[in-house]
Amino acid sequence: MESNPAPAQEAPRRVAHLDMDAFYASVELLRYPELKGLPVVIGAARSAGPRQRPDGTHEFARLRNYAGRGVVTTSTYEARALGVFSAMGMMKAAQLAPDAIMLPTNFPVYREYSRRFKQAVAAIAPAIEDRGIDEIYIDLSAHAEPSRELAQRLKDAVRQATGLSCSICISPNKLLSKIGSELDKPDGLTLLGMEDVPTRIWPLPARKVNGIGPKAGAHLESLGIVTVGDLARAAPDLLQEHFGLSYARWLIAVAQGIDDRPVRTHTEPKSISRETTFERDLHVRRDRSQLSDILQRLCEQLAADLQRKGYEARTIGIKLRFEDFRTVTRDVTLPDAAIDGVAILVAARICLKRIVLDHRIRLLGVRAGSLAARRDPDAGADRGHGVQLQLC
DNA sequence: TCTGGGGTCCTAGGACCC
DNA sequence: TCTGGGGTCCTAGGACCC
Repeated sequence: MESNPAPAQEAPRRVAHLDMDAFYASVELLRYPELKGLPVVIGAARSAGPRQRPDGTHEFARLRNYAGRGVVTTSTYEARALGVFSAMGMMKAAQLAPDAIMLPTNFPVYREYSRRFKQAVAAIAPAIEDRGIDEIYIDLSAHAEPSRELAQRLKDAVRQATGLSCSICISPNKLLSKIGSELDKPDGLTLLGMEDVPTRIWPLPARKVNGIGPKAGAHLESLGIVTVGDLARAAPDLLQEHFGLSYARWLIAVAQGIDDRPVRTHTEPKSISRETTFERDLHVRRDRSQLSDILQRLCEQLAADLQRKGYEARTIGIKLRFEDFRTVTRDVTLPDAAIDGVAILVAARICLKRIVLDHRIRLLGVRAGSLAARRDPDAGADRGHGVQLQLC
């Protein structure tokens, strides 16, 4: 296998990645400034928000009092210093930082701040790719302003609109900007060019590359490839042998900082889903009525999501996770698109019948795929981009 | 100390049609 | 009677990301 040819001689692009710093936690600090400087953990707590005392101050729950199956969604930098990071089980976090303040997630508020920061950026640079609630790519190729001034202006606008800091990197592509926005966090401003790849990217762990996850990272490490520089020096044949042709080609390009993906300003959703993990594992027969109720509720929620977003679904699927964490999915494609909760429930039951239920169940989910815009004219009022969503 | 919820993309096999 | 490819759709699982 040959290495990639030299990059095409086109006008260099300018792409920014903008990432809000510890987003959910920072929003909570705006609401509860008395928590500034303390370890705070935001988690999927099912109860236990702060209680207001008669004198107006708040009483916060401590992590040591947590019991449940939630994971850490975000933590403040003080909590991270104690070893508490995103996706860690809350019970484990409680071991590490029992005195940390615990707050439940409050997505409506985060979505509102998300809308505000994206709108502030859009007023300066409208070519935005949404990458979730707290980060975006921005295509700045059409702008004339020098990168440092432009980046600073974007950061100032975000702070003005939200009171929050963000980290931003401007580089020739999404790959480098995504890596670069982390290099100077929090409140970072990083500029990278292709000439910086050997000095600034090669020393980093390969895992820092968006798209090299836990599995590929461990596999690379087993081959003695730890840093991006190791990857750049690796034999193409070795990579192809272990990862297949297409992933190997991608790894080789990535190690050189090459990435041609465009900034996508408009995308249509491919699927919409709802799932829930139970507080305790449910028995298929003994907890039958409870399971049935949950399935019906998930189908109704999914139907409402479809209605609100203006889609109909021709594929309905279910997802089931057993007590041993084994996950199975089944889906069915319907002759006519499903639009209401009853149709979704009927399809979900067809899927469910095809699974052997011989263990307790910890999670149940329902998914709608093969989406198409709904034909009835009164549906789908808010389809499209979140920037237009109304406040709270 | 068992591991959330919402997504995207890729792979691979089988059905089915030409 | 046996043996083709190519293309598309459907399904299941898994890696990865926020």
